[in-house]
Amino acid sequence: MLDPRLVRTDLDAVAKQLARRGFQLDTAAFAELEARRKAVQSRTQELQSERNARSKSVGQAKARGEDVTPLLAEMQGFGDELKRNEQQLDAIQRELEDLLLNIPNVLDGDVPDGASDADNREMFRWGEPRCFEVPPKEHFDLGTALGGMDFEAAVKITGSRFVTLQGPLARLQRALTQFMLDMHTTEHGYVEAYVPFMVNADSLRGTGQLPKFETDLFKLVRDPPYYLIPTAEVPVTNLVRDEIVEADRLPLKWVCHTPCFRSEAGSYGKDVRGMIRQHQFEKVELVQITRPEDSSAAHEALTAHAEAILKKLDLPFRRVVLCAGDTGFSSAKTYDLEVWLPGQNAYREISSCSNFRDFQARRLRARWRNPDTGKPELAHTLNGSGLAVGRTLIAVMENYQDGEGRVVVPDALLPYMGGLRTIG
RNA sequence: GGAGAGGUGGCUGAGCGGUUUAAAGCGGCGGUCUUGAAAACCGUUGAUGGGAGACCAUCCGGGGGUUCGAAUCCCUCCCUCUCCGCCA
Repeated sequence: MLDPRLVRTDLDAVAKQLARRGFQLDTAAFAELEARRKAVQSRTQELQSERNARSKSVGQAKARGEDVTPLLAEMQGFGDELKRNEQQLDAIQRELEDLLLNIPNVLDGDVPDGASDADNREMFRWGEPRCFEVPPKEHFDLGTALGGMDFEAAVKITGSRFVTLQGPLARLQRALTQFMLDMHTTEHGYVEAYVPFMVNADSLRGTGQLPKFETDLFKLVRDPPYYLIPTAEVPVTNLVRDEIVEADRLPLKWVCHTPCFRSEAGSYGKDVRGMIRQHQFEKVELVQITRPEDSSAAHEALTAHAEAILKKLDLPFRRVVLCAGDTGFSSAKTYDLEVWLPGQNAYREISSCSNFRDFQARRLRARWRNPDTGKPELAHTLNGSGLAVGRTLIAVMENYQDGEGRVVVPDALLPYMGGLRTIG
């Protein structure tokens, strides 16, 4: 959520900022609603003040043993007007809140203009894509031929956009997970977290998935509803919801491995084959909570932590900065890491690292105590995939295929594979 | 699932219809003392919203109600703890 005070006082400038993303802020409607809020709020508070004063004098008169019936008679009908105003104010504030919750974050100044992913700007490439003597296969062809990667079984068990893994490929996915967790905890200073895979609506509102993106989520039939997490970002970032963190504890750095569940509504026909786009996938997530002045540096560091995994696995990748139109709702600036997939002959997203500034923190009421002022102030939140494990599995399979249908285990994963050097 | 006890400021915890505008302690901040620090002592210290400001309003788990007036009474939901039962 944006700072309501900022939106109020600098409406046109905010609208101009948001237009970069293609978001149309109805400034006239907002200004009108805000004017009504102000009028009704002043009137309501006036009435409340009067009620408090009169009630107090009733109490005092009673204490002196005086007859209070004339005082009470004077207040006939007073409560009705107050109640009307309070209800009106409540409705207006709800409307304002609804409006504010649906406004995306303002972008950092260095986010490039652009409308879609076609306008994202490549910053650099790392690693040389291998030359293959025979055309490299896609992971699903490799996996089904090797055995152990079975999409049909998943369709039978559940439906489309799921997969089953068995044997060495299942182990390879676990090895990748362990490797990532070990790197981030021992070399990058993250604390490992285990969290619920179902969350309540408040948590999703806090990180920005609700109210706008409910159709992307799996909702459980229950009252009140729970939702399957679309990313560990939700439960982990919500660790600081309604908290005031002491300054000396910052930055908070968590790494967390969870399954992620996404309905993929609206992605019909996209990446229908293979493991690229599934309803359920494994991800290792990095989350940081920082002081406001530290978040830009933390964003660079966190992205480098995700890149370190790709480098250790010797997987070619590139970093792109998302353009204005492609940056997510809650994010002020996002880097995507795209890994080279020889089978697709393309770079594909494997990590997304975002700085949310105080946008999530305001929704979460996630604060820290600033020692300079002694006051609680909004913290900054960041997160990034470190990495999407399912897609890393794909990348390893495609980049490490030997041309004869086998997959060589990357050196970095050997300690996790129980001596297995080749799959197939 | 059964029985009981509770949810109050950063934390502990008192208050159970009207001098509570939420006591007290801890912690934090400032000061005295000290070469420095600790201890001791003195002072100070909740959050959110509105207002240029003096100030005003709201907040005692969430929502609703009773009342001139609710942290306090009523309804409802959520959560925590203790005992019993069941269970990976």
